[in-house]
Amino acid sequence: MADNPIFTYTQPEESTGYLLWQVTMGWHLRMNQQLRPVGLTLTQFSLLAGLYWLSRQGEVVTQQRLADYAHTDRMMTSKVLQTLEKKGLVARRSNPHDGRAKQLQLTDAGEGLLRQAHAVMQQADGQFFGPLGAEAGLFNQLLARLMG
Amino acid sequence: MADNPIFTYTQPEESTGYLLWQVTMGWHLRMNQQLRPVGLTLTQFSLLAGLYWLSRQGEVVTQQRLADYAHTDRMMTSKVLQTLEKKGLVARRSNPHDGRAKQLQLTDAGEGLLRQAHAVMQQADGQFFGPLGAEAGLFNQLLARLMG
DNA sequence: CTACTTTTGTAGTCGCGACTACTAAATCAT
DNA sequence: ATGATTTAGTAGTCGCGACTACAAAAGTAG
Repeated sequence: MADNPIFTYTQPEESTGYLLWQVTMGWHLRMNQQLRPVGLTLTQFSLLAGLYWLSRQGEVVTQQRLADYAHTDRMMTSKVLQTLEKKGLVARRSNPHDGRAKQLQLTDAGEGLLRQAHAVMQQADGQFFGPLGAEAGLFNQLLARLMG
Repeated sequence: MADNPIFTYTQPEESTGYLLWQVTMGWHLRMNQQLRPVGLTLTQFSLLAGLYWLSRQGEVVTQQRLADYAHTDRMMTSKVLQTLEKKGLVARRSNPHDGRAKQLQLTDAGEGLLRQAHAVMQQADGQFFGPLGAEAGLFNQLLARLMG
């Protein structure tokens, strides 16, 4: 095999995408750990939050609409919403005007848990991105890279 | 349920972490799509690349060492390396000096595929972060947020 | 040397996240 | 109105990514 090096750089952190990935995975892990006591995953939280937002604007929210909004695919969204329904956090009625669509609604329990989760997330997010955040090292590398 | 709003902001994109997540997931998806013809996932690529880097510095690379370097956990790393071994891209000998550890080495096939994958990644990464990147919208939102 | 602790790797589970493939309902074209 | 296409949702698969729990080897303390 040839001896000329494969990479022109010497550290993976020199790739912007890789750095972005490392930082985001760290954030993702932290958020999930903080949410665990509440009994939600980050994905479940973001779908609940998306549903809340869209509902609050008066929309009739279908699974596809929510998936578009949250940038998740409809197959995954379908499964997570089934989980959330089993937990009693959302209701999935069939839409009288469209036999295909499911009409989503936050239950009172769902709204309560979302409120709880949001408080946790606010706190955790601040810690992560704040000046004293444990991930400050990688994140600051990312900042330097994006601005340089 | 109380009518006071849960969120003080009105769009999920106002959360730095969420925006970071969206952008990174977009990048992750793109990289995996580009790598598919090569027959690698992004994670497999990054472990191969990490192994290459460490080996090139003369280290005797164990799974734990590679996991630390790539910021992956050792359980996942173990499984992905078993996959890579089955594909004939890495060798996992047992270390004579440490009965617990596996000594990792890129095979010639592994180095060849890594070289191929790297070319693909360079190209894809440039497209993603370049001025004409399809994800420019979200990414530029992220930039603005991080700098503003 | 023996007992305790730490380290390395593995098996198996859960929940995404991206797929393919499918059903059924709505819409569009003629 | 009927045939073709599009759209909403579901089932099942694969590969992470984080876990728990475990086995075995190495290191450490007495």
